[in-house]
Amino acid sequence: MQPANKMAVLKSFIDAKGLKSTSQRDFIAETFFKTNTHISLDELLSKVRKKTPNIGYATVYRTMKLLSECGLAIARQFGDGQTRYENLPEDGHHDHIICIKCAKIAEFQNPKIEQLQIEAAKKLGFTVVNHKLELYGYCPDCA
Amino acid sequence: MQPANKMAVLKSFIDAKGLKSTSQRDFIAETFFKTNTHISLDELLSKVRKKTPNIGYATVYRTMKLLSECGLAIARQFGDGQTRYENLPEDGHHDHIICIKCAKIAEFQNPKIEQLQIEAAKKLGFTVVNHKLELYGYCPDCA
DNA sequence: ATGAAAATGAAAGTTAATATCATTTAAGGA
DNA sequence: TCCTTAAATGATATTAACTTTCATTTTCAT
Repeated sequence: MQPANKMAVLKSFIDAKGLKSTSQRDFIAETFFKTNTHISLDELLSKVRKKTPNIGYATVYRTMKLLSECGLAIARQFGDGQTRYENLPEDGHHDHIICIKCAKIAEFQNPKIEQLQIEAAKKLGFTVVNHKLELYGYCPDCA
Repeated sequence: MQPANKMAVLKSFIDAKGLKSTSQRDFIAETFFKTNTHISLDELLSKVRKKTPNIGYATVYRTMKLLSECGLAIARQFGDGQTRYENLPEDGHHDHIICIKCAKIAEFQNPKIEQLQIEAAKKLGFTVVNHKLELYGYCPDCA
């Protein structure tokens, strides 16, 4: 999904819930929608403060909570003690492979794996609505 | 792997590192090796304290850190703010499927998925040494 | 314009993880 | 067996990230 469309989705969500629009929140969301990394609150805060130095941590926190609630961000824990927020990719779902030496994160897509997941779940009587797949290993530089 | 074998692995690891054996650590490890849930430090502490009331949180913490280091425990974050430790199953690796309504966790194994993971990583130049796969959906009771 | 409700930013509170430190204990060597 | 020394323990303090509170400001429907 394009950043502009995400803003539209956010707007509808805000309207539907009877919330109010603010310039701070809009700017935080816009900034987040432009990232393609797994960003932490602190990182997003400093990005945002480059243009708007007086924005508070709590506002970024609350904005990301809101984006998570309406599905525009995904909160993830990769194992360091921080929550990182993933921006929905423009081209659909992807999984992660994380270097256990340098912490580099690469992404990949594999429809066949997803198909097998659905089948494995079906055998247990489950219906899959979402998943997380993380591979841990060595990147080309650290191998 | 059987609990007894795990104790043996731990013993060798301790010897190899020049550490010392203690009754507290042994008892914590034994207790952990008997669980088949994803246990938090607090939960493990209270289990341990039923028989040995004067064991400290820090000792449980340090023991689980040690077990994680030597591969006998796997630290996981399912999204609540707590680290949970997974005991290696006796019959090899498994993945999880979690009900998003009742939080029930089922486990499954699928070698084909694992094979595809290795191939996907290879394409990016990565070597896989471990992975986490979690499916989220509805269990038979909640569907 | 006005007033109710929501948002903001600063600061305080919470929670889980980690480090510190005085004391105890394990284990190899005299 | 008795030292010696290094590691382990348990209590406590510290840290780091997250979450809440509260006084003030802003939005928006009327």
